[in-house]
Amino acid sequence: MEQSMDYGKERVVALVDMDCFYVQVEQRINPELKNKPCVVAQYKTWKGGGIIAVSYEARAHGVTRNMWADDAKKLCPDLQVARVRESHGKADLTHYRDASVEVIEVMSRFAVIERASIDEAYMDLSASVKQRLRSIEDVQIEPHLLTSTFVQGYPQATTSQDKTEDAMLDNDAVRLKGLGQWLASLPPTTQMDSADLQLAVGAIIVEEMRAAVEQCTGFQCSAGISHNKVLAKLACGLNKPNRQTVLPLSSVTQLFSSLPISKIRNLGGKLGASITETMEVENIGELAKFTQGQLAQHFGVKTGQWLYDLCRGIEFEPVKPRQLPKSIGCSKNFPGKTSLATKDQVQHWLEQLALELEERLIKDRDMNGRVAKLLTVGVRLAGETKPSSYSRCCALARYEASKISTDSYAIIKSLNCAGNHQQAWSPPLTLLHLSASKFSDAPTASYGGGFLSE
DNA sequence: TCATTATGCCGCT
DNA sequence: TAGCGGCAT
Ligand SMILES: Nc1ncnc2c1ncn2[C@H]1C[C@H](O)[C@@H](COP(=O)(O)OP(=O)(O)OP(=O)(O)O)O1
Ligand SMILES: [Mg+2]
Ligand SMILES: [Mg+2]
Repeated sequence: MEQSMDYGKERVVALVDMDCFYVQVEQRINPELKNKPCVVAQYKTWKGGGIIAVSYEARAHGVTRNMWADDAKKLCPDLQVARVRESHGKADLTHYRDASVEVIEVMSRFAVIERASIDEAYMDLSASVKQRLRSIEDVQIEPHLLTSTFVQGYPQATTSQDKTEDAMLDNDAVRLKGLGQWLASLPPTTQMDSADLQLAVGAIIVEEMRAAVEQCTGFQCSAGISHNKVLAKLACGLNKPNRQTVLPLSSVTQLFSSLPISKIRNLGGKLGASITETMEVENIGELAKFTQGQLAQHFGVKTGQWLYDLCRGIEFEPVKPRQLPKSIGCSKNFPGKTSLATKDQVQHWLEQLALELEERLIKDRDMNGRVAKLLTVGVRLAGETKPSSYSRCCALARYEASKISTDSYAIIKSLNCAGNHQQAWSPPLTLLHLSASKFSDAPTASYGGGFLSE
């Protein structure tokens, strides 16, 4: 019964993440790129462009994101390089945003989803699982329903001889052995409150969802299925690409005993580093030896409680029912010698950004029936290292590029220290960023210009 | 020549 | 609320 559901196992949560997403988008556009070492790079003139997505074939040669394409070619001479489209003098991510919408629309047929990034979404499958369990007639769940599923922690290798024997089998044979072991350990499907049984049914639903995504879009993906968002995200990465991983809570202790803190979502930065330094621990599981009070003392009550639960595999962040982005933005860097040092240059690039923003806002209004009310302008000044050194906002009343750009110029004008009569802009700008947010429902098409009455 | 780019969400004050 | 900073893809 629900009231006896084990603590931390109340929900079934999945995270689906597309495999080398921008590469797959380019490969669908140009099928000659399929099954080859391939990257997506933006821009060309500087060292062949910066790589932002890498096929698994290219990864095998050591090619990574953030590498310059010219450098990647040295590691992999046969590397295929697809280019991000350029519009208004800047990178244009439209193809990938559109592909993302295709994927999310398929996933939304199966569950309420949270768009977590351009290529991944969380879903809370708890209700669907319970419904599905009621309709299952077989007493046991058959492995053929879970053909791309790994179960973390299985097969349970107890002796070093077990491990040696598993190493003799091919990858899929080990997967199947583990899956079979785990399924055999589950109670009959009438035992609907079993947390692991619920994970198994969640995994069936996700198998079906991923098959539908591939059939409808041609794109492959991976997934994690567990009891919360952090575990689902972690599980998703364990058997990429084109596979999904169930992470039962009972497998967390062993997994966490050697899992670097930085592998946990939100702990990949300064907080994670400070945990390692202050508590003198490397792995997330080691945090279980501290009391809530100790963790709260060092990291604050909220973060302390989050860590206390998390190192035991427990987390409660809800899956938010949200398919659409909450902001629409565009930005461009002007590094080194290309920094913007005249008023005309600043105006020109604000116009280019405003043109892209206008196009995307109009499409968003037409597709989603909403309008943004706030315009934020951000800049970085030459010499600054932070991503944005200054930001100001103003009302966004009209979807009109010329107004967006002049308003943007007006609210950053005061940053220019050069004389009023000069053409110069100083200090030079190395980043411009425009973003629209605070969405409301769009006015309907009926006449809305009446005064005090409609 | 120095150049990791273009995004997007959330918490703190 | 505005603006900043952190963390992420
Ligand atoms: N730092 C970045 N800068 C720009 N674009 C990025 C960055 N990180 C990721 N992207 C884009 C390109 C990716 O194809 C897409 C999804 O990111 P991500 O899921 O982390 O990797 P991926 O989908 O390319 O490979 P994987 O199979 O490992 O998931 O988002
Ligand atoms: Mg991905
Ligand atoms: Mg991703």
